[in-house]
Amino acid sequence: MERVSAPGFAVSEILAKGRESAARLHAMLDQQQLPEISTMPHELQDLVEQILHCCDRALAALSGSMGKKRKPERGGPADLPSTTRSKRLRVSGGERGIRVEKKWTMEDGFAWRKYGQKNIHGSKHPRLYFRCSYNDDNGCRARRQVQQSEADPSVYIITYFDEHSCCMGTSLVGNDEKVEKFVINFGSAGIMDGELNGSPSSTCDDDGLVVCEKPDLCNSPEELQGAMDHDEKVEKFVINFGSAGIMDGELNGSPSSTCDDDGLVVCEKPDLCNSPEELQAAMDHEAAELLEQSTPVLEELGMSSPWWQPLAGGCLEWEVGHCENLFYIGESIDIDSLLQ
DNA sequence: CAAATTTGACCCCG
DNA sequence: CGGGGTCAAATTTG
Repeated sequence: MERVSAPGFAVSEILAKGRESAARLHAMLDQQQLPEISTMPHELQDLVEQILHCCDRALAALSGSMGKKRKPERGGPADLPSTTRSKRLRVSGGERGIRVEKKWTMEDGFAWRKYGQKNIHGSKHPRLYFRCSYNDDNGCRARRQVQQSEADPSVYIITYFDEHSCCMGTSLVGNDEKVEKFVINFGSAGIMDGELNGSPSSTCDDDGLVVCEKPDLCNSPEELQGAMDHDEKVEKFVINFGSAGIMDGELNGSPSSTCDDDGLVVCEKPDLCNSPEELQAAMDHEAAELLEQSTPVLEELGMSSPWWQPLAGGCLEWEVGHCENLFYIGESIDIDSLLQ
């Protein structure tokens, strides 16, 4: 990883703040928390989407220009002439992706490059094909397909294939739709390099999750508050419920929430794998529980976040802010340390 | 002018 | 053979 220049850092901070505010507004609109403007929620939603999109793009562009540069040409020496296209790679029919439904937006914080569009038999809306923008640089094989829902055109059905190897975000995809592990972490948004908010480190853990740790904020609410007050670098936290992809056989035991060596709160959910409905119900319950437990402490700290609620939807969607597995919240906290 | 998107063609697979 | 995924030239965008 390359270091970020000070001006770049400052700009990214400002952008991240703007984005964060937009995400909050977005969430409030989603939950109709602003009744006085509910007469034109769609226009407002669109505006917020645009703001978020602009921030995403700016951040992606910034992080790209600071650490990476796109290659203009694809393929290189290995690029095949058109006569040898028969050797082109093709997705095997059995490949499975993770399906996520998002309302109003197909944005997920990652930088995607569209490479195709296809009208699908029996579907009103075309299917859009995207690959990671860093495919060229890092050989990142992450892809996604986006299609508007037939039933509700405001819903985008996004199917993810392959994991990001570019470390530009958290792992959302795996080879199985089951989700057995959630990680709550402190760190920068997945769309940014770890260094962008002064995070001491940015690493990929065993599950391929990008972990931007803030272990020094896990010790106590006072310490956390102090850091928030005095460390201007800490302007954004993310609670990340990224799917870790199915791992080998550790699907027993009860749900637990622990702080690991890195100060991450790891909540394992081995018993939520039976069905999307079951998962959703359990996630809702978990969210409500966490919210209930943390609200008094949050209020005490002046950090209450009333928009922090789970949404109904697909098995992976538990949205607060913008991305389906990235929860953009102004002031996230370590639940365990607060409850101590 | 470089990067991103569009879109028709190509190719694989069921 | 047709549907769907990908390629890559052409076009658009910034």
